[in-house]
Parts: sequence; C-alpha cells; structure tokens
Amino acid sequence: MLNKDDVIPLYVQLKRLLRSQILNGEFKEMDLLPSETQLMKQYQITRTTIRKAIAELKQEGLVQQVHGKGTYVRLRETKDTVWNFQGFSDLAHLQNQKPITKVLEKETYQKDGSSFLKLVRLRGLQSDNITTWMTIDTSHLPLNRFPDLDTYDFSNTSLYKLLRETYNTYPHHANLNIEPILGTPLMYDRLELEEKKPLLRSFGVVSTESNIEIEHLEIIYSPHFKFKFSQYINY
Amino acid sequence: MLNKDDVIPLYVQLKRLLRSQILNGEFKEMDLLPSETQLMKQYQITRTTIRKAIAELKQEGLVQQVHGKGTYVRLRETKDTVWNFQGFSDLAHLQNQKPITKVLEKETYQKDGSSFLKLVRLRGLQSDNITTWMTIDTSHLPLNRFPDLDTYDFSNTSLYKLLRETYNTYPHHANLNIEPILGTPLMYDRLELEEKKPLLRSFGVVSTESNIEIEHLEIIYSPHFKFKFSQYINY
DNA sequence: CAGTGGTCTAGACCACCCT
DNA sequence: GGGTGGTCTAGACCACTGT
Repeated sequence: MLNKDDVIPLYVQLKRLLRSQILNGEFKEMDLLPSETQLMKQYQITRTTIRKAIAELKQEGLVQQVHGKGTYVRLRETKDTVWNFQGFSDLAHLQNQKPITKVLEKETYQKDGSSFLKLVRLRGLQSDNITTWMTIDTSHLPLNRFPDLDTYDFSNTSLYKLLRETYNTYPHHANLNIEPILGTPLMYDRLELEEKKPLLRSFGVVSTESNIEIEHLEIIYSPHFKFKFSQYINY
Repeated sequence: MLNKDDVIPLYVQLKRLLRSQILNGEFKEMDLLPSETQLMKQYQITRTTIRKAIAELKQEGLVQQVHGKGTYVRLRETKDTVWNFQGFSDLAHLQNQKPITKVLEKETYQKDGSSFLKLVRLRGLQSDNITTWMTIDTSHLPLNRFPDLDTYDFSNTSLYKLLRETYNTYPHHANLNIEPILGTPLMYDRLELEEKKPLLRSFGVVSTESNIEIEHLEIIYSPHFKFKFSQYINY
C-alpha cells in the first residue's frame, strides 16, 4: 500500500512497488499491468500520478505502453546498455541468471602519500550452472575517504551498496573513455575465452553529485557483453 | 508560436521549439530557460504541458532542472559523446579544424523489391593542411522514401541537412551496437593507418521521432577518434 | 460498443533558492 | 517574500484496440 503522508512522493512509491512486483515475478514478461483506471481505484490516487510512475518504468525499459491495449511487462533487451554499476545484478535477475563475482586481487598501496585499495573482480552471469564471464573490473578507491574498506569481502557484497550504506557516499555519474584493445593472455585466461578477439576497454572516474572523485576504474569487456546505445541526434 | 488545432501534440511542438532555440544558440550553455510560469503566459498553455515538454528535453540531455533556481541549458554532456551525425562539424569548428568528407562509394541496389542507396564516406579533420581520417561511414537509405537522393553529390552536402530540408525528414535518435574489431586491410588503407590496431565498429538504425527507420548505418572509427561518455548511475 | 492509453486544463500546496 | 520547480488532484476529450 501507499502512504500519502510519507516524504517519498506517491509516484516513487508506486514505481518501486510495481518494479518490485515485476522483478519478483508477480507480473511476468508480456503480462498486462493493471490498467491506469484500475490502479486509480486500487490505490486511490490520480491518473497523473500513476502515469508519472509508469513513465519512469518505461524509461527504465521495464514496461511498454500500447495505445488501446494496455501496459505490458517487457524484460527483454533495451537495458543491455547498463554495463556495470548496480544495473548488473538487476539485469541478471531479469533473465533468470545469477550474477557471479570473483575477487581476483585485493591489495592496498600508497600513492602520493595516500592509501588506496586496488580491487580486481571478475564478473559474470550464471544460468544452468554455466558461468559466462562478462567483465574484469579494476577499481581504485581512496582509503582515507573509506576507512577499513579493505577489510570487506567483496565476493558477496556490492561495492556501491557498501559505499552508500556504510560510507554514506552516493556514486552519481561516471566519465569514461572507451577503446578497443588486443587483450593480454592473462585477460583471455581470466575471461575463459578461446578466440583471441579484440576486447573493449573502458576507463575513467566515478564521482558524486558534487564532483568529488570516489573511484578510478577500468573495465575490460568480454565479447559476450553486447553494447547497445540509444543516442539522440541534435539539430 | 504553437497551434492548438495541429495534430502534433502541444508538448511536442513546444519541445521542438525549445530544442531548436537551444541548438540555434538563442539560449546558450548555462543560460536559464524562461520559467514554467513565463512559458504558461507566453504560449497560453498549462504547466502540465510545459513540464511534459521540458521533461523530454531533460531526457535528451539538453536541459537540467534545479529546484528553486530554474531550467538550465546543458549542451556539454551530449556534445562530447556525439561522434558523427552533424555534431561532427560543430566539434571540428570548435577546435579550429575543418571537417572533410570524401565519398568512396555511391550506388543504388535492390533488396526485397525496393531500391536503396548505399553511401560510403570517409570523414576526417583538417588542420595545418594535414588531414586526420576519423571514420568510415556506410549508410543505407530507402529510395522510395527519398526519391532522387542518389543524384546528389555528398562531398559537400550534409546528408542530414538534405534529409531535413529537402525531404522534410528529421533524424531523431539512433539505436546502435558497438564492438571492437580487427580491421580489414582496406579499412587501414582508407584510414591511412600504419599500425594495425583494433578498431571500433558501430552499427544500427537511425529513426525519426515516431520510430520510422530512415537509415541503416555502420561506422568504423579510427583510433584517432576518442570516445568519451558521461553515464549517470541509477539506484 | 466498452476499455485502454494519450493529451490537456485549471487549479492547489509544498520545498527549495535567493535577496 | 517572491520566484522557481516538484507533486498532486479532479476532472475532460480524444484516438486506438478489441468484440
């Protein structure tokens, strides 16, 4: 149920509710969501509010509206663009796949008189007990900002969840470069690739809303990872 | 001005108007757009309609709203990301470089009973009489939608400008895939590259606002072309 | 035809920012 | 305090889809 006195806007509450119902499987792929009129009655809120919630779900690619028919659940495609960050786990669940993370390296080092944590993780998706490795993530995090970060085990803990919940730091945007590379033998070995196809490498900085740098990172993408983009064209 | 009897929704009309004003430089980077109240008076439409228009501009990355302050023009983010389309020329001028286009192939062909134009162009930047080739663009365009398109010379004519001004067709967004490849000898030859570094290849479809496909395209990027992204992180 | 989403109006109250 | 955007209500009419 929704709480009209909560500080969280009604449309956000409704959006989260519908999203969790979709992700939990209460509504399945190609199901129709309740119509806007039904939702009005059910939650006693206006259609405008409902449409705002659905519009954002549509933007996230979870839902598709068709005039005269209804609002369909749409888990396929669209959101493959989200590479890592936290979209990784969500994406996995949608496709009945399990996100797998293996910590390859974890070490602290000094640079310019400050301590940093270097974290190398192999990330992949598991379905039917077959694991497909997708990326090798290398993160560099400042330990003065995140004390004791090196004491955590990251194989089961989301880095960003930890930053948010323990260090109250909210990653907001990333500035990244992308380039094609020939992988090193180590990379192909880690990603369990036979073919020595070229790989994608992206690297850059993750910052908070106020542009404080919180992470330097590099991501090596396996060819299994399909990059999709939508780009608006400016006149 | 807006036309309330037009079949085009008011918010779309307003969105296009504001967008063209931004891109024509009537509003500049970091300028404030007129406030929602001002726009209400100016165009005699409701705030809901105005907010819908602005929301879509926000989604396109042209504009940013700040509570209590106003709506700012923000061209930065999108501009760096823009690879080709017409951002190419803008980008060039900014750096005191001249955009160069060389038509490599131009031929019509039949497929599924329809005629198409295949256009292959080499694009680069010139400064101090040195040309650096950046991309090889291959476009496929339907001739039934663009009659006589094959009669134009594209070395000095912008394809998109032609589509807009002659065929009244507005490219709006592109859905693209990106992958690293090993180039063919022909590619390295055309791009005048000595080193056989891996290249980036992107391919996909360009559509109008109403999702009508107008161009299939492939772009091969030279390593001289640096890809930069800004990605917002969603929770 | 009834039901659905798409657009739009005319208000209201609030939280935020600046002076 | 006066202006800004953020949320929400309670309606209305329309275009599209199915039967």
